[in-house]
Amino acid sequence: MPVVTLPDGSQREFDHPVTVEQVARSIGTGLAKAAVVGKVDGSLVDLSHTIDRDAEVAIVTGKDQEGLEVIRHSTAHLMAQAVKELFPEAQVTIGPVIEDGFYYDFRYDRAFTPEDLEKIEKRMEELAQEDFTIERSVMERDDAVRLFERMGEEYKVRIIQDIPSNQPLSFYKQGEFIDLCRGPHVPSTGKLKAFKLTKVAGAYWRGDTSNEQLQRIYGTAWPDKKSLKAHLHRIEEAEKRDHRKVGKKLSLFHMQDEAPGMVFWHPKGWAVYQEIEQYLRKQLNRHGYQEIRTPQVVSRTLWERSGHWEKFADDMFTTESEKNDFAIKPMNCPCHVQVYNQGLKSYKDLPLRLSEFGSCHRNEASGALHGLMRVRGFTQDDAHIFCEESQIQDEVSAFMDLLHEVYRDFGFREIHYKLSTRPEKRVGSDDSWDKSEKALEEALNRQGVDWELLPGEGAFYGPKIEFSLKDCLGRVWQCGTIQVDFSMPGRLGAEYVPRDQEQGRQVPVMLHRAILGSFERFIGILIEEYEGAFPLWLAPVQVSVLNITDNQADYARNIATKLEESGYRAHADLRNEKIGFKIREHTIDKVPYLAVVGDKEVENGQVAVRTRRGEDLGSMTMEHFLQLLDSESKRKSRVETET
RNA sequence: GCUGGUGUAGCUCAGCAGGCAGAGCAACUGACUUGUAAUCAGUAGGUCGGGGGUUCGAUUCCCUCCACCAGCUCCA
Repeated sequence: MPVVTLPDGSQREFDHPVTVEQVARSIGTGLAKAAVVGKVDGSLVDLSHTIDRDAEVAIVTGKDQEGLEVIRHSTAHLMAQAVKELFPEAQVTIGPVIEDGFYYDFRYDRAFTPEDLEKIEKRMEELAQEDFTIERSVMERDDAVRLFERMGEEYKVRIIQDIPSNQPLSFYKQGEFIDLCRGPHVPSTGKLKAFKLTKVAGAYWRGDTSNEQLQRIYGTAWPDKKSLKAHLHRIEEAEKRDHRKVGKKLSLFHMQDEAPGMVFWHPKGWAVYQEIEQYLRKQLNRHGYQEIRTPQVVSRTLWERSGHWEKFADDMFTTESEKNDFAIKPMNCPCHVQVYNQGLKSYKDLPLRLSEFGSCHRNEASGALHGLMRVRGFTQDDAHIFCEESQIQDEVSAFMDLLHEVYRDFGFREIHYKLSTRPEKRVGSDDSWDKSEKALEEALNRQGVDWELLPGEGAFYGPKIEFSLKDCLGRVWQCGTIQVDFSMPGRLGAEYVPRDQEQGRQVPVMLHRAILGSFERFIGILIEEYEGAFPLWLAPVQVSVLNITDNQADYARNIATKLEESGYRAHADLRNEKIGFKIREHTIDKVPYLAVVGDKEVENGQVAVRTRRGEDLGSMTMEHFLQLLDSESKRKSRVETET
């Protein structure tokens, strides 16, 4: 006789085994209606799951994250059912839940068109209306293989064969459609009320380019129509922040056919770029880095020695001169080792931190290019730290402190941390890998941040930490990184004299590190983060001075000059236009401050200040205005949390 | 690179079952000298992404190349 304990601690006793659904009904019909699945002793189960002994039970609805994911998963099945009905030749493969939705991969002899998606979505709505019961069953492996072979579902057969034989196989059936699935699922298709198919694209079977390409249909699903609408609206709003759109509107940069993946920076975009570069240069110098500059075009022989030629030859731009091959540098590290190699180094020189705003070119696959986020020509805020193995830990920690300081100045709060460890193909001893992986892990833990482990994803020469930021649509882009490298210094002949001379010359460890990653990508992220409304310290034009009539032209010019002399990017708009017109234009241009001057201001020696947010700060003296600007620009973009 | 989509004026976008290419904004000219998000009037602007083909005739149909967009793969 099961006693059911609910999340609030209350208990219900039943005199016979009950299903989760019956438990929900015993609590209330509203809850039973909203129920999606149940949670019994911590694991998610179908509502039809029978409870025959004491258990902790929670009813999960679409409002819970877990319930929402079940809805999305069930919607993926609904889509597969619709596809199989409309296109019986299509084969089903996998259909997982992803952030905000789901996808399902199909094998079909022709591409699905946008019109097909409409048809599929319509059929899904009909199938949901029919409210098919979704039934779970368990099958023996061999029976399952036979069943799916008979249905011609080759991919499902392969999937089943890859599941360890000791695991039970569960299946879900709705109408004529049956799919291998761990579950759980909503009890019937009628529970699926709000979904939309969003896009179709190719995707390789098992993510491997040497396999055939399947067709992936993406969709989103929500507990109700209102949430779906809100989600679609959010996306629409987010798309307005797209750095490619904003960059064009504000004339920050452009790109064109003749130079795919390369940026033409306009005066305004370059002003932002320069502000960032100069800010970073100051930070690096303060933290013990020495800036250098190395060549763009470097002989193939160096890339062969560094190991890059073998691995990345196709991805480098090459050129030739007097029968010698050269590569336009895809990275700065081999050149930095050359600088290190000049003059004999001692342990007293370590750690040696060499930084460079290094311009690099990589011939990225055409399909990978994406505005400023993924380009072929970019500049890294690169630096290499040469140190002894015992110094790795401290250097990594110091780097992370610096990185956090910089990210805070740009106002970033949400950083994704990933630790990538040794891949199968690698160089260096297991002992070194142990030590450096440990050092990175320890540094992450010292910072007290959540991080994700990516086993086997490290570079061939060492483990790495990646620091990623999100764009307006939630796509995650790697910006900062720190990588331990115990291969390249040795390959390129770097060495130092240790304290204990008996040991002979030693090879230093090299740490590759970047905070922004590439200026291009980072600025792309910034544009989307601020929606083009750069904080005062970064804004391309910080103050626009607007005169009301020609009478105040000289005064306005003087104000602009004064601002420039105080270190601000100011511009006087003296056009013969109505003040409302000028305010509108400069507000749309997202200029932080507008200084309006009419006869009154000239008379009192003041400026009337208005912000781009439409606040009227009233008339004030220049001294006052400059004070206001100074305190705001000094604050940068930091979000003050502690008071 | 792969799958699908897109490419028309400086920008945003109409149009075309094949028959001289359109709007709004911007630009230019003139008038207006203006007080916190658009003053009025006029003028000019396009090898319809490049190349090839079908056709009496192609921006429209077909082929091909390029670029961009979404996703996949890749990312030293």
